[in-house]
Amino acid sequence: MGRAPCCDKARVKKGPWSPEEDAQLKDFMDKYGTGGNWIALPQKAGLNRCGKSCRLRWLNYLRPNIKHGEFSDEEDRVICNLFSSIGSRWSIIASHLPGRTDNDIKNYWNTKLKKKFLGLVSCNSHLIKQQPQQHHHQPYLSSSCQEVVLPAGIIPHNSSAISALNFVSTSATTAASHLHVPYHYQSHQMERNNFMLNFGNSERSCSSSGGSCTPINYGRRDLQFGQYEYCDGRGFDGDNNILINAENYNLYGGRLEDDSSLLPGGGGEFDSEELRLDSCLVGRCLH
DNA sequence: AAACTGCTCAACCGCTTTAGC
DNA sequence: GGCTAAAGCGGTTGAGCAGTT
Repeated sequence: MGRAPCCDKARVKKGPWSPEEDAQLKDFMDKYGTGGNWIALPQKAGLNRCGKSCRLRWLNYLRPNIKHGEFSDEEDRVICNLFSSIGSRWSIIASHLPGRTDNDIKNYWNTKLKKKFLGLVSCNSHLIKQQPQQHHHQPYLSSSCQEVVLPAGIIPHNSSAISALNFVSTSATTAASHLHVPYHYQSHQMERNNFMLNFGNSERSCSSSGGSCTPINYGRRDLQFGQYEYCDGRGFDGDNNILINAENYNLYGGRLEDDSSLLPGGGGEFDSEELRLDSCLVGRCLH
């Protein structure tokens, strides 16, 4: 037995909304709101439409403060940041962009933004293969690498994000002052997706509530974490790895599971502490 | 001018989640 | 805890438009 339809589809109007229908719905919503029931709304409002259709029309087009038109660079950056960290959770992404709807963002990503950033990756791909051998205690910075930066310096953590982005590049290295990336989640995802990570010159910075800034140096532990554990000893030499350099972003909370030795001071939880990474490398083995 | 192609985006479909009982 | 209906959500579709041949 199939699912009961939400309305009598044969009797309700489908397709584009007319200005009269828009006015009718808007007028009703202004006066009464949804009344907690979208299914019953069309009848009350005198609309020959499915309740779901009314809801969609209201949310995506008629409700107040909807922003239409071009997306700004800042909005682009936010979308890429979030997509690379949470994937196609459009409603969540939309919640970070006031006035934008999930539908808008989804369409924008699928038609424009994805191509834009994938194009950048392909343009910069030659840079990726030119990373010189470097001493592993140092951050892997180079002038050429400056152009190959994951949006906001965060790590794709699901397959859809990775396949779609495949390391999108942007010149925005200073963005992402407040990323919320659970530490333990990163490490697990990297293992699953064969990512590498190296933190260099990390330090703990002021928490959002204020307080002193205590530097932390991860030293060799970074190497275990990034290179040897997850990349089979290949190193960041450009042979098989994409290197991505991100600067000045913050991680909040989380903890490293299963290997507390990686933590400065022997382990434990970061909880609400804010970690500031002065430089960070993220890469992916291509084999 | 007509046919074709590619792009955009509003709207739909159907699955999942949530809320109420 | 189980059931049901509604709401939420993300993938997909297709009409309309612009640009190209």
